[in-house]
Amino acid sequence: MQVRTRFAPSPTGFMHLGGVRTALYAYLYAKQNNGSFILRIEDTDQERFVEGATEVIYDTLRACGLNWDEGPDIGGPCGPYIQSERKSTYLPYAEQLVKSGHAYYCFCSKEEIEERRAAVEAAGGTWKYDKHCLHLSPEEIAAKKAAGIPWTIRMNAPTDGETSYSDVVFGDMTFKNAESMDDMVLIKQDGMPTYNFANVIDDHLMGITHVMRGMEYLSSTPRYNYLYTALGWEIPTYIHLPTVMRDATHKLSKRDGDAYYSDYIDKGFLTEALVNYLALVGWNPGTDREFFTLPELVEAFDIHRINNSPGIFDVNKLEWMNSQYIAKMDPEAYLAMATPWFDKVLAGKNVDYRRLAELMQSRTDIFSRIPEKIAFLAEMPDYDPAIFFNKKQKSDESVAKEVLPLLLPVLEEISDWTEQNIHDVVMEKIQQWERKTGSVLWPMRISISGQESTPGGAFEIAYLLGKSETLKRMQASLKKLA
RNA sequence: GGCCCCGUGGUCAAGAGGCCUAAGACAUCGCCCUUUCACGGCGGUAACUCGGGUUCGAAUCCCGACGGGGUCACCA
Repeated sequence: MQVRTRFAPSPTGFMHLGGVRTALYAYLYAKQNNGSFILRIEDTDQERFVEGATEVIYDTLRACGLNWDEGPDIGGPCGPYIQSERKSTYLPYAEQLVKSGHAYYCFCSKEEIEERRAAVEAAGGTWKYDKHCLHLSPEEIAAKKAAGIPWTIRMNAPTDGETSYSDVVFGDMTFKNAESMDDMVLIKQDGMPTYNFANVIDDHLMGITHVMRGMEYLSSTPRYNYLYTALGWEIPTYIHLPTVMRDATHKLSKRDGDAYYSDYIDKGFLTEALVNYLALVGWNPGTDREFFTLPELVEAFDIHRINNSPGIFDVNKLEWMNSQYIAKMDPEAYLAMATPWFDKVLAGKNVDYRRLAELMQSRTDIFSRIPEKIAFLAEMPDYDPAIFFNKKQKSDESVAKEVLPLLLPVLEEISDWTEQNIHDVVMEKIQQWERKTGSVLWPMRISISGQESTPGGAFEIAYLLGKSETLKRMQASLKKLA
């Protein structure tokens, strides 16, 4: 059997990480079975249309490498792949269900339903559509339609019996029909199908064999099965995925700025790291291996190893993984990606970006943290002289007061301001002075950086700063000590 | 509230009745390397939600409690 999976997002304008993971898994499963991965846009809610939203979906999926074999922009044998463009395909199936008694026309207005619902709830009951229009005669239906009364088509849900199905990750599921099904609307007043209906029709028409979606659909699956069966169609294999959480009690949310793919890319996470990490929330290869490229994931992925308990998206670990990916980047690629971040604080400062990049690559976890780490290169921070003290390096303020005046003329002498020269000259002097390396280098670095930790040692920082700035800062620090 | 799902360290997780004195990774702590930091190396702290069963034996099976999540739309 040819495996066909799909990713069917609704165009809201953003790609939720949970969605990216669902798409990832659907893609991986299709690819490892030489099957097809289909993209379908579910935009049956016309009120929610967002300009440019489908482009966000395309861009995100492509950036992640999740290329689809059939979709709105590239077509395919089952098109169109945008539900609003398929509007006319749904009604005939709904009518077929009406004929077979699995559905019926409903002329109740929203207000009427609301009234009855309120009455039932006031009496302490639980509301469910009361099949008010179920027994309308063909003549009554025709008359109401002719009178222009808006209508919907509702599913005639069974009121007894149970429905069972087997889910790949959650196992055998059984629901009592009376409890889990209701006469949901199939065709809305505006003529559009509801999500539930369109989903079933399209999944069948597009030959989807494996349905991957969030576990929130676990309890509504019986309705889908009822529809499949009523239409005489084969029910697909279900693979419900555990929720991706922010913490134990919250999902990733828009409000906290941690839900969307773009939130992370904007912060300077690498797509490869994000995809790699995301694959591991809810699935693991059964070995200790954690690093995978997309093709490697295709190889290693196994739907039977998908977890059934919700997983917390640990940004901490993502940052670590991101730093690992950054460390392994091609230096040129790193320089290119880091440059805009360097520019944020160093634009026009004439700093050797290439050298800076070498120094920063192993110290970058996410790109957005670069500016704060190199801001001192742009401007000398106002620091507390107490940081001249370092027990292990045998340094303190008085040591600095001795060392800095010694260093100044030595540095002044250096005409060719290269890192190597600065290193050689200073190290030679340290030997002559018979001082401990740290007791000279610690004060030197502090005096020109104003902070205890810097991306690079005294020589690297001095080089990056340039001769005149280095000397200027050192003199200012000396003054500060006096 | 009804129904459904889930429950191994702070987090991701291995684990499918004896191999568990419970892996590994992130985080955290300490040590080493080192002109700081980072990288890297080594080591430490830290978990089977609780209560009943079943069994010679349970993290693994059953029941219950508790906790968390989901779902009950002409939204998807």
